[in-house]
Amino acid sequence: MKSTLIDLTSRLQAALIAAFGSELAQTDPILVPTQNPKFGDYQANVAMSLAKPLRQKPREIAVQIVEHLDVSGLCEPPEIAGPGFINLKLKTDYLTAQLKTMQKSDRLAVEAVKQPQKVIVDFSSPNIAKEMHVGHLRSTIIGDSLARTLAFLGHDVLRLNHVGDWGTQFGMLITHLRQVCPEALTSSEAVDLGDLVAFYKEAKQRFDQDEAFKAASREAVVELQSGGEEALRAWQILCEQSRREFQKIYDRLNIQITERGESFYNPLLPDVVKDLKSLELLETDQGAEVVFLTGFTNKEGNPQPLIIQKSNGGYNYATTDLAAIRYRIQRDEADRIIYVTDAGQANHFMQIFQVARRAGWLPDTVEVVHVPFGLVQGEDGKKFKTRSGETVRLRDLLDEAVKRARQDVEQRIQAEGRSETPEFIQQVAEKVGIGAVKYADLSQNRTSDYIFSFDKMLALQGNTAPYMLYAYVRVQGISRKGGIDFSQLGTDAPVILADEAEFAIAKHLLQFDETLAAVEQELLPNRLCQYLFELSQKYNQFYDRCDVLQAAEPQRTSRLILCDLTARTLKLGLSLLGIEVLERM
RNA sequence: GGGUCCUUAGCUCAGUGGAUAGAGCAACCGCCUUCUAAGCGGUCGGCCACUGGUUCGAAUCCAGUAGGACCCGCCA
Repeated sequence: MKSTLIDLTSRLQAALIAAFGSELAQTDPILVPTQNPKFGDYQANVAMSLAKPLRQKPREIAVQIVEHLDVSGLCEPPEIAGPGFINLKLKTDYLTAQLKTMQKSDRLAVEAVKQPQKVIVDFSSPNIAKEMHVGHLRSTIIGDSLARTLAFLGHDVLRLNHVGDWGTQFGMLITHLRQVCPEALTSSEAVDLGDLVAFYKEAKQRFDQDEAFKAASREAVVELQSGGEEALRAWQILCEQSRREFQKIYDRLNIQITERGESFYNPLLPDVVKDLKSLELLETDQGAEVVFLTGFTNKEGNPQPLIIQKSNGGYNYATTDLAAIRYRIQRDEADRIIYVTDAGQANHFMQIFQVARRAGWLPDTVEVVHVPFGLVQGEDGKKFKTRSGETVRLRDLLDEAVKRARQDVEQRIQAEGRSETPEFIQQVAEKVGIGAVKYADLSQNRTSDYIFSFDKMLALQGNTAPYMLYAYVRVQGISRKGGIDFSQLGTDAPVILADEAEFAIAKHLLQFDETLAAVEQELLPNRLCQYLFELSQKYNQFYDRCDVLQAAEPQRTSRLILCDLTARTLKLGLSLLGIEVLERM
């Protein structure tokens, strides 16, 4: 099915050429949905912008465009309003035909992209030997949602977990464990991740205070990097253990991701240094090998260096990230690489991208993009922490959300005098709780800091997961009550639009593909959230105003089709956010 | 010193160079004999931080100012 926006845009472009010649072939007709229904459904704003170059009055330009415009299959006759707006109102026949096409399609007639790309989404990326915390939440669910959306649109998506599985912290940890808990280094059963986190904190403290310990730790890093068997074995055990814990979280969040940690790039690091050197980008500064950056200056006003190799010969994350870019472009053949990390790393990525570009590793045909997100804050506006000031563990946060969701469901069931099995209650609580956490995060523009509030995300009204899940449940309620199998609704049965609420839903349903295209471009999942919220609102209005099961045929079947399309759009849209629907709640 | 981002209703936030800037929450007023009221309708609420500029048109683009968050050589 052709997207309405794309179809109308190309028709407007044709009209521009027909009216004013081929020099306007590249002119954007500036077609946007109207904000006020009295102006129709779409408006083209191009006439005003052409007034100066064409030296004509905008309204006259609009008249000429409309004279050459063929939209008779889609729209009522175009109207020119105000200074030169071209207002387009979709024909009812067009709306119903499009809806029928959606109904027959197993993907709601959303076309796959014409030029699929190899896209890498780098997200989540927790650190080994540390617990996943609220800071990993945003990267994980935003990255997952983007990956799902791009894959649905037909791209070849590789989801990579760039876990922090290498570096000085392991020297520290191994040294400490050798002294206080050697069994942790020989068996992954000996301690759990919680213990490891405690050991890590102790090790860090010693590292900062104890010179001898610091030296021993550095020794251990060297041991590890040179492939010392015992150190390597210890490292593997630590990784395995962390991995098991991470997997529990990923299972619970329903996240699929391929682990390819920093250590993966270790063998490639010497070549990064070597090649930068032969390109004469590398310079020695205060004992370290650095690339001086353009556009970044230090406090003295001199060009700022990016450290590629430390004075002790070790590498740091810039080196790893450069190696990763090369690998992803050369070996993975990525066309687009998306990094979902916090906004604080914006500088870092600009620097990495600059060096990769200057080294010729990053051609213009490849798009690298940092997708930043803001901090998670508590309701006091400060960094999100527990009452005792600790970082909030992700598993505790998810437990809490589910617990609150369960209390809510139980209360409601009691109030309504229903009787439900414990399994049902548990399932609803889990899906509502996890869905609420995800939706609350995704529904905000990711670039701003995000105030975390259980009360708001689990609220039963407003732009929340429960609201949308409820709209979906309402549709399923109709199907149960009427014994309707939506998949068996006649494909020949007509869609009839009469009530204002029916028109509103119909038009909104047809904008699903435009919304997904916007997410693909802007990488902002909150656009999809906004769309789904509006769809839910429109459905609830429809539900309020229009009887479905009691309606007379053929209106009854027509309305059932609208219900079905709404439910399928909600289900698909929510799935692209990583949120599962419920049949009852 | 340099850089990035932010500032929109009491609160939390949307907002694509276009017509009268929108939601949700909170507050207040209504609507359940009828598909789950976790819903719907209504009222109230605005110097889009400020000052300029670009433009036929600016919350949106540019510059400056103020306030805030974050990053900037051997952590990631």
